[in-house]
Amino acid sequence: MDRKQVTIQDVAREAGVSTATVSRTLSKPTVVAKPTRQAVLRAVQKTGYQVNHLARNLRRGRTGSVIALAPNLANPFFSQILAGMSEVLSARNYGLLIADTQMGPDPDERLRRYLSAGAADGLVLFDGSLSPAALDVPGRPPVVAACEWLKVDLPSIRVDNAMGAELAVAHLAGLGHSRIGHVTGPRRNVLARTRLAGWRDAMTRRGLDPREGWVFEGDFSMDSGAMAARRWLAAPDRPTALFFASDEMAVGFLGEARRADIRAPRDVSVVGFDNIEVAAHLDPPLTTIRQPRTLIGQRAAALLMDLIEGGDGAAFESMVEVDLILRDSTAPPPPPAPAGQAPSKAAGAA
Amino acid sequence: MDRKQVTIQDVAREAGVSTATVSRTLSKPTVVAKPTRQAVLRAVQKTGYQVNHLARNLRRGRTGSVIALAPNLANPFFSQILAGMSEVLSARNYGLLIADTQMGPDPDERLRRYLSAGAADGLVLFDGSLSPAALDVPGRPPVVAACEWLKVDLPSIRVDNAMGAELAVAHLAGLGHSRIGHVTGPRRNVLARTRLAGWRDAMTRRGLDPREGWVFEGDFSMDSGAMAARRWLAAPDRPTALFFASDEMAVGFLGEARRADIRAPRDVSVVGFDNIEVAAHLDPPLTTIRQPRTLIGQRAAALLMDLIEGGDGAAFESMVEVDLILRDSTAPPPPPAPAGQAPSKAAGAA
DNA sequence: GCCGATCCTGCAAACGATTGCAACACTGGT
DNA sequence: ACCAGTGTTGCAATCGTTTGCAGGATCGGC
Repeated sequence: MDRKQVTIQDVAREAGVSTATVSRTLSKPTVVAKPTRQAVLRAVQKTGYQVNHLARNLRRGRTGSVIALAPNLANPFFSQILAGMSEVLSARNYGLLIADTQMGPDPDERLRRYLSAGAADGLVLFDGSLSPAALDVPGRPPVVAACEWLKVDLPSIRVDNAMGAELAVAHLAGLGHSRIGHVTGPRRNVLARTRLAGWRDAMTRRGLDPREGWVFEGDFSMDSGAMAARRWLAAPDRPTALFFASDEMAVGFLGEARRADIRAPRDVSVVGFDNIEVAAHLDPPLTTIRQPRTLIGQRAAALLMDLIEGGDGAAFESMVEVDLILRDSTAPPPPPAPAGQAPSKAAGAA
Repeated sequence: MDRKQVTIQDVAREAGVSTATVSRTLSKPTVVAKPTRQAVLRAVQKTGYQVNHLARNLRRGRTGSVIALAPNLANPFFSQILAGMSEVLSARNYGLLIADTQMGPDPDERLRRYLSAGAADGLVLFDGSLSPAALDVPGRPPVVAACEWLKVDLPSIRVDNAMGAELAVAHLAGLGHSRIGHVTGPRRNVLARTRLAGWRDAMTRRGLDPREGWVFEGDFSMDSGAMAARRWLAAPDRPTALFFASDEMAVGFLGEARRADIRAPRDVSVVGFDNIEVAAHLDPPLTTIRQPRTLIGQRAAALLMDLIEGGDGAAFESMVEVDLILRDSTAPPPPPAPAGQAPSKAAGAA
């Protein structure tokens, strides 16, 4: 009925104590005597009191929430990370605000706003394209970077992209492939760059040729994977195996390749990156590098919590490992075709 | 350098005016005289003042953010919806908090906490399993329901699930199928129920038999789709076409079916629901019912904004349409096999 | 019966902004 | 010269909670 808010005053009056006591009963119950405490709790029950977070936060000088800044919320890649964050945050009674950097006109300006007082107690950055300069705000809250980032040294969570590339190449080379190509992410993206560099290193380390003609540029999307398929098909001495910087691209590739009657692993071996859910349900199930996305979210959140609560940032930089999930999209390379001819449908009976 | 916050007082002192004037300059610039305004702005520049949102919000009695409550954040289905919400919210300078209902021990208790004063200015509910009773909080902020919901009548955004089922069945029936099965979502889920009911209606409307043996229970996940495939394979007079309550399940089905050398649309026609990104890149590309997820998010956010800002809830209930995306996973039914035998590999030349 | 220690509680000052009200200074019309 | 009206500014209360400080009660040891 009462449209009006029930305040701590009402509870105090009801219980016959001061507001201070009510407040203490609620936040540190041990310091108040048992009978008083019970009286207060009864009054709380009776009045249906709920603390007003705004007032509490103003007084405490914290907002009780952190912001996750992602370049594109629609990308399902983030949803699992956010779930991981949410898990550790809500266990600590923190809220999770999410924001998309690429939306307004000026991403840096937005960042600066989020950094300003009272917006949040901390930030996690997933967008590697923000300018480090925007972080220069006098009293800014702690920030952790959760993407490879070149210049700035912030507390960070990194995933071992180089090792991912190494694992993929090692697997393919172990199968007997020597012409191993790479389909990259967007050129500007740091993740993409690290994976590309990782591929190059892994190749040269084995005495294999990281030929320029074997890298196909993509942008992580399925569509770009399909495009890569068309370019791969047209390539003169096409690789017998491909390492993709994202599962999405591998999916796009497989779908498109199939239309040209190219099958994995019969005609080409493919390794993805991420282990998105659909990877296991494809035909063939996709061999891929798994990034523990939930873990990334958890780690990032935990690190931020630590920083917020005055931690010295002991785990200033933390690297999360990746691993190879073996499925059926890879196999030894097909025997070399007679001439420059692509293997055609006529392969079965003769 | 200054670790301390710059407050409105500092600006007032610097500009030689009162705090009231500074506040007004910032929030309604028109009421303050031009020279004063400029002096204040200069002072703001000089001091690097940023409003403290906590204080502002306390005074204004709003938090400036809304909560989206989803049953499972890791589900990429929500990411696009959230992106849609974020878009309209940030245009209005509102923040978006996300929370997972299924995490703590008591979802209803959590809901009640979010409803309490100062947590947020409004909520969007995506979880149909919350108990309506939990909404009974005296001064609770506006809530919009973004999932079918039986009992409660809240302002809501609904998607036309019945029509989705109708479209799917119409399409399959039009192709000549009469044994059309359905793979459901979780039994408790209202979306799932509506789609099931829609399938039944659409079948009977056409004089087709909505046979109980043709409905396979799933839970929206790919795994459950794969399970459905196994059950479908074992069924005595299996349907020649299947309508899935989610694309994920269709994907799982297709992947598993393929292992038994069953292909769509040659051996079975399948229609999904959602139009997730991968649907277009499958082999075959999946015919499906598209739900405009971004639009759902936008609508929900817009409606909530309206409610928050004292709107009368003119668009109290809004229904978003779905449509059929025609791709290649459907075709006329195969000619009936000689005896109860399933069609085998030997189908090509004879 | 006195003294310090311990425990509990209340007073009142923050936290930093917004805003109703009133004061003041003009303007222009009569 | 007066008055109503308009435009601009400052005073001070207010939002609801937390918390430093100090005072009163109680206790145990001597």
